[in-house]
Amino acid sequence: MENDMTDTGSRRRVTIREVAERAGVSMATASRALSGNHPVPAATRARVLRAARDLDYVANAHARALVGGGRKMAAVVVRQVTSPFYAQVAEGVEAEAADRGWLCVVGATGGDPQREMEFVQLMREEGARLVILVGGVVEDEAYRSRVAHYAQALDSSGARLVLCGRPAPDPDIPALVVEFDNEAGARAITGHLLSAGHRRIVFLGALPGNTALDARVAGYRAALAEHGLPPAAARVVDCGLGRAAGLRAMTELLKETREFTAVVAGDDMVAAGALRAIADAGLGVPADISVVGYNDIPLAEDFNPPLTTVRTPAEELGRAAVRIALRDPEHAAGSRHLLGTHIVVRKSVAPPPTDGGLTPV
Amino acid sequence: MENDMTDTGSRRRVTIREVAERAGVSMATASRALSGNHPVPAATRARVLRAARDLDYVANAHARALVGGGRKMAAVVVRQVTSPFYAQVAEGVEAEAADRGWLCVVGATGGDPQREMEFVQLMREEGARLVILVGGVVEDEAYRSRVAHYAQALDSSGARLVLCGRPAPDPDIPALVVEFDNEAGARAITGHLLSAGHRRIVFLGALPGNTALDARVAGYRAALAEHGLPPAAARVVDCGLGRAAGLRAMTELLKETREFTAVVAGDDMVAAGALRAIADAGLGVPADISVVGYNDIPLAEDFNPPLTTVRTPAEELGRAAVRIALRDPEHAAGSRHLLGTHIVVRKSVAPPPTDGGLTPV
DNA sequence: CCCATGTATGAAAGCGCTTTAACTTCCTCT
DNA sequence: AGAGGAAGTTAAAGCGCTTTCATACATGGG
Repeated sequence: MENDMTDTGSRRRVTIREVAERAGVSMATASRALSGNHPVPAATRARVLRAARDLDYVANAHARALVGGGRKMAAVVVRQVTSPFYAQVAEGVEAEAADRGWLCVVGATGGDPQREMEFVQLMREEGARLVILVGGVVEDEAYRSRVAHYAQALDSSGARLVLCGRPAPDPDIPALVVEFDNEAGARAITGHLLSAGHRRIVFLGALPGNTALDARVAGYRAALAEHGLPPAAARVVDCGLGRAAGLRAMTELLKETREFTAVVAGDDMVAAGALRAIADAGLGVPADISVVGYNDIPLAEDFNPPLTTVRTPAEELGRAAVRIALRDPEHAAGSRHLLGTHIVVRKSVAPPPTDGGLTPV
Repeated sequence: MENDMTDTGSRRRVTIREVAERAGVSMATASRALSGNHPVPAATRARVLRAARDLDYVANAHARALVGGGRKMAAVVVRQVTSPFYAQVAEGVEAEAADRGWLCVVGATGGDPQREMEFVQLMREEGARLVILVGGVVEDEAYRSRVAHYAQALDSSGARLVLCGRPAPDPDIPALVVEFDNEAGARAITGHLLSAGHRRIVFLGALPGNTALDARVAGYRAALAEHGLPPAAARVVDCGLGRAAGLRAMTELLKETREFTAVVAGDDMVAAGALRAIADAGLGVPADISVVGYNDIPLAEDFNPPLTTVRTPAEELGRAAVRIALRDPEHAAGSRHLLGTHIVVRKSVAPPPTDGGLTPV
């Protein structure tokens, strides 16, 4: 090589023109050999590839995207990356994207619509072809107009919009919805508790307006009804999600009443908080109170006791979002896909205490 | 607007030329008003901004990057996004990047060097200016040459390389190392056990060659020595990381011997597995065996019992990586930064059983 | 033997943007 | 009053690449 002992820190990138020159061909031929967009005789191709390797040529993705009018890039937007559930979804998206040679960027909003909008805007600038918004929301007017805006904006940039676990405000909107069947999942896990003999079951961690949670609450109520309980038997605590919320709400609930023998948590993190609150109150799980969660995060089996919960294959959700959106683009837009879930039985459920409960009515 | 009722799905993006025309200025002026790279009178600026808004103009990041010769983008590469520790680091990087208006892309390698190389290559093409490789490795010849290659390649693309929790094979290599002081952390947590009276402590989850784990093992041995124990008192189980590994190794260890009263786990996930194995063996923590972890993942306090562990502020590690690399680029390259850690005391440590241990010698 | 066909290659246009260099006003200073 | 600037603006160059269009040369059927 000619620059053996010369300045190594040369900042200028090698361009395709230099590769072409070294290979003794035109830029056009070099481009074709390198990108494979057009057949090139094996001998020529080899010469070009050789030159590229010698020069440590690195294609400029921007130039490519600029002329190519886009690029293979997907974006996944979550509340926070450190939430186990979101992390799994993101991993699924990343994996499925990587499988097709796509780049995947993840954005964290911290639940702030402002940052969500900024990120979507950024993705438009970056030319992402797939934007996946993950996580339940409260479906208010602001949300509806936000999503309508995204859908229109992304569509006009030629990008596809996927909503995971959140609703499309309008069936005409060109967004694909992929989510778990929350109602069925909650119905099943509540049924599990009912089958064990529980009759006083509280739902901890509702978030009125949040469609995902609302569906779970609906499933919970449906299960109660199926087992012949009156609507009044339902007890729903609107404390929202997260370990801290579960801890606080459960602590308060226990102070207020003990007329229940089981709790259905809005998700596993709420269950984690509830478990701690119950232990702090000197009660045992499942001896005194049975607890079930939702999502089956990786550490759910390390809770105390191991948590019976609903497994929502989060990584599969991420993969499905990409797969469906890319499979049949035209047909997919505007459709809704429901993914199934199933119960994972561990140690946090037992029949209610035989003495009739903590504080018999 | 003129295209009120017309075809909405127009795929062509609005360009700066159209904005300029509508605002009645040249492209140059429009560009300056939009990007703010050059002062423009307020009145003109307002006119351009107005036009851009009316047209729903979205800048093309590729064109920008192409002419600008790069872009504000950082990449963070981890083994898997779903590991709580890596997720936190990634979140830190994302947050710090977002604070400066940088884009952050995350890549998952699954621990495969091949994929790591592909990803680094991809980042070169994408023009990332900062590549952060996270996570301990075994420092073999392959690793050394890989990193040397990255460093050289990225440097020649004008990008900075940061190694988090893994070594720079050669002090001359233009890579910045940012990591926790593993030795000190392990020494402290082992000291905690020793102070509680334990003398037979096993280290579970070593991974010979992995520099991060090796440092922890070294810290563990150092603590033992400090308390006057002979080198032979050390017992290190090389089972690697992860919950499954911890579960399996602990199960086997318990079958083989019970001549220990405490275990230092390689990380919290190993601790999780160990906890389960001990419970499965009918033993109590901390009554029979004390257990400590490493990293203080968010759910460590929900373990059974809540885990005493070493807090390694993972998000701060991510933030620090970005901050240091960007703060003083020239000076930073080639330097090494150690972040401090501290013990978080919970419920998984007690004095050793007074009956002299499980199986007194 | 010549034209249609196919294959290999190259010159040049142009993707959307930023920036340089040049030009025009309009002041201000001497 | 005219030189010297400052301020505002623009035309045009060019970032690195892909692709169209054109060209050049073989090949083979009529």
